[in-house]
Amino acid sequence: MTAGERNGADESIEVGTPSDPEAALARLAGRHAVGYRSVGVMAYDIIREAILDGTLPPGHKLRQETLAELIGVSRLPVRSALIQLESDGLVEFHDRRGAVVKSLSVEQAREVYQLRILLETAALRQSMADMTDQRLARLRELGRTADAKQEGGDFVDARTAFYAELYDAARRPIQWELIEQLRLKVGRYMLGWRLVGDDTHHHSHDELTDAVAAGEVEPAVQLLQHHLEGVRDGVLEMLEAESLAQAAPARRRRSRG
Amino acid sequence: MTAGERNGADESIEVGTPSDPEAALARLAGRHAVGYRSVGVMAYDIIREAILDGTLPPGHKLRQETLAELIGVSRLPVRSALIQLESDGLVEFHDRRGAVVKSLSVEQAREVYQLRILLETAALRQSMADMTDQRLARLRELGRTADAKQEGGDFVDARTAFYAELYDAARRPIQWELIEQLRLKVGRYMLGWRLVGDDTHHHSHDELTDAVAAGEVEPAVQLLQHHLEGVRDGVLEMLEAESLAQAAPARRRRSRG
DNA sequence: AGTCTGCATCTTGGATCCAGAAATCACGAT
DNA sequence: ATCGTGATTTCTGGATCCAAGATGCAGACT
Repeated sequence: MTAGERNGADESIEVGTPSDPEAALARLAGRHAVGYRSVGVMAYDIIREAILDGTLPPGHKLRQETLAELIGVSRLPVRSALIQLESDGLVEFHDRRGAVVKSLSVEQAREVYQLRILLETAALRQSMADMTDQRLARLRELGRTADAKQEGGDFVDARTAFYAELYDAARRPIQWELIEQLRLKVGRYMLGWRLVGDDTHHHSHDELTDAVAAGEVEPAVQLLQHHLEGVRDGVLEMLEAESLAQAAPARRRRSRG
Repeated sequence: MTAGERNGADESIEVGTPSDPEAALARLAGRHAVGYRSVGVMAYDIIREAILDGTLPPGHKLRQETLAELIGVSRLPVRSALIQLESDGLVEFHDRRGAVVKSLSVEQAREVYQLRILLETAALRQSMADMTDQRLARLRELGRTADAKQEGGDFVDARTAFYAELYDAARRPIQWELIEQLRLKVGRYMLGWRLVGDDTHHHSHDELTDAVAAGEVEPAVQLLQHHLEGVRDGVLEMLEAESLAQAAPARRRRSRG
């Protein structure tokens, strides 16, 4: 109860930074303020979401004090959250120097997609061997939702729900856990993917559902693989552009004009 | 056979201390006592090792206070360690009631080995496509060491080093990370595996190295897969025996969901 | 006599406080 | 003027303290 009351009402703490991650984070904190059993997991959810939706960009330094103030809790649950996020591979601890948002290198992204293709095509094969009408129906619904939402906060969530059903996550919890870990690593770049990707993917989930419904294993696997490769290429493009952008602006503060 | 001395019957049914896990833990704590930068990671290492070598059996209740005293630190780094271990899948938190050592079900073990076969055969294929003489030499050495050590505390470590080299872990860090996660889940049961496994595996690492050196991909993959399946069967046997032992003296005590 | 409810105790989870280390800034020397 | 060195300041990591929730037992009521 005490935790939910600080809704971060005045986010005017440090207004002035260009992207204002603090204001956005305070807004996130407000949305998550109520209905949590422990503030530790609340802090975890807030920071996690902030990283995944780009509010806290890769490389951003995560000061415990600031985060604690913005979320409205003590530094301790923030530390817990950061430790969890480190295990998730989203943040990185520097020995006595605090934590930063982990950024993904091009090689890492390539490896992630290689692994996703390996794990997800295997999951699809296994899942299709055991398909039921009920799951197909749910799949259609979820696929339609996923295809419809091409942007927004629940963009990733819709896809996650679709693939969870597609891979029959309930029957292979560990495999799904691994897949989710991998998706988490690239989730932050998925938002930008649509911007550079063309429109050929707009109905991919529906097409995939068709192949699954028809029981055609190899075509379905091919569809999935091509889809993942397409997303991968988009993410890679974005990453390369980002790394170029980071290399260029070596602006000194004291540079004379 | 130091590892398998307990007959497994009275092991960890309740909080009852079969052979004083506290004393063993204190010994572990002594070994780890010096040379750590932060006590949080020390606590993590100690508890992790205690779980993996069976000192803290599955189902064991982990009281923060006790652990803190045994390790010789405050409860806070213990909490940090437990949070990390939860992310590793080794312990499980029950909302306001503390943490317990997670136990592995037969289904979970089966899934773990299914995934290990998938990921590790893929890693082997990729690694063999890029083999060098230096790595082969290191591999021979590590394989010999692994085959030699059939017991003891560094039993698992020797194998880990061998497979890290075999899969060229340095070039595929994420894939190796996933493999390590999976190996971690079954590591606690690997110690007992040798007891039920026959002696046909005694030179498996050396044989595997031979196939790798010869550049014969499919035979090497087959060797690896068979090896993993053999270990899997041993672990499954052990798990089934253990679950039977647990089923018999059913001390029901308000089990929770 | 059995069961439900209320109280006491234990244990986790959170906050505040303290110490150690690292980065920064200022001052001095070259 | 620039670089190196030392002091200050800031921030992380740890310990102790406090509150909230859950469990278990005991007593009372049906």
